[in-house]
Amino acid sequence: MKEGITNILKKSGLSLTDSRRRILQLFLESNNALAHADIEKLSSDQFDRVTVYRTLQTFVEKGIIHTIPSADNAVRYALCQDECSAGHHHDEHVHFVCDVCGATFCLQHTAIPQVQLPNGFKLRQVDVLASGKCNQCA
Amino acid sequence: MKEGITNILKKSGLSLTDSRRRILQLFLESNNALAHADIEKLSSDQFDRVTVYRTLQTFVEKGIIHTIPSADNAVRYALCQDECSAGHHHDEHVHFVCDVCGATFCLQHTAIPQVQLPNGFKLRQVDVLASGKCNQCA
DNA sequence: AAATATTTGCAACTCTGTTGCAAAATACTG
DNA sequence: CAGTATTTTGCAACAGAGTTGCAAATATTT
Repeated sequence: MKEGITNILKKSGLSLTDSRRRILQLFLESNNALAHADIEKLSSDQFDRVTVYRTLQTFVEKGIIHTIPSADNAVRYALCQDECSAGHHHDEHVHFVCDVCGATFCLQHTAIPQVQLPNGFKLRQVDVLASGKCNQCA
Repeated sequence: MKEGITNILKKSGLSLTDSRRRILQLFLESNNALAHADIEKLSSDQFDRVTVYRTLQTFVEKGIIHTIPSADNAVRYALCQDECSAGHHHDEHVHFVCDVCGATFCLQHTAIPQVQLPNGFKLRQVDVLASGKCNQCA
């Protein structure tokens, strides 16, 4: 796992720092999306708020993680798939938010449905945000 | 139009106040979604920030407007369709955000596609968030 | 190992949204 | 339509999220 972390950071041309290693590790260990607050808690306030913000920003820019649109206006982040690269995200999978526990999952194997737009509109991206109860809470 | 505004407020059991009339009017006049900041600007800071927040909250509770999930973490509001009522929203249409001008539209006549969830997940709601260029900006 | 470049932590700030409370506006009652 | 009860507003103060500038610390390069 340690190798994986270092590899990912190097591949993106990022220098290896404690905070980047730790925060990336948290994403690799977690099977659902993380919000800024989760990361601060999980790293036991080991890093400054600002550092966490900047690290997340950097990861998004480099295509390591992506933000998940949400109905409750809380930004969550999740690991990108392999096809993502700096400045080029390809995360058109379905996101699922559990109403009970709040956990957010990327449903990789759920197809994004076709969307038909009115005349004159040009489609770039479709995000699907499903909510309900997850398999733990149902 | 004045009648319409009064009617909507009365139908929802709300008392008729200047701010509610004005803010509801802004929604009726606008053909796209409005964020809190838009409303403050459009009403030329006629009302206190707090009043705008509370009015929007009230409108959402009463089923007059609904919030639109967004990728950029800015809450936007739009008028609900007739089928909505207090505590019971039915706004499962496609929302479209223009990358250029930021305008957000409710695409009423675009069907919400089916989403297939993994075993054990229970679906309650599906939001579809499309982005690209609107007919003005394309 | 020294020099250079990058990243971190701190302080201070902005922006968004919330809460308690007194004053003002609205609705209700006779 | 005047008087009372209820609701809503505006203010002040606060809490939280996110950003920026800058000096100190850490990582990378040679």
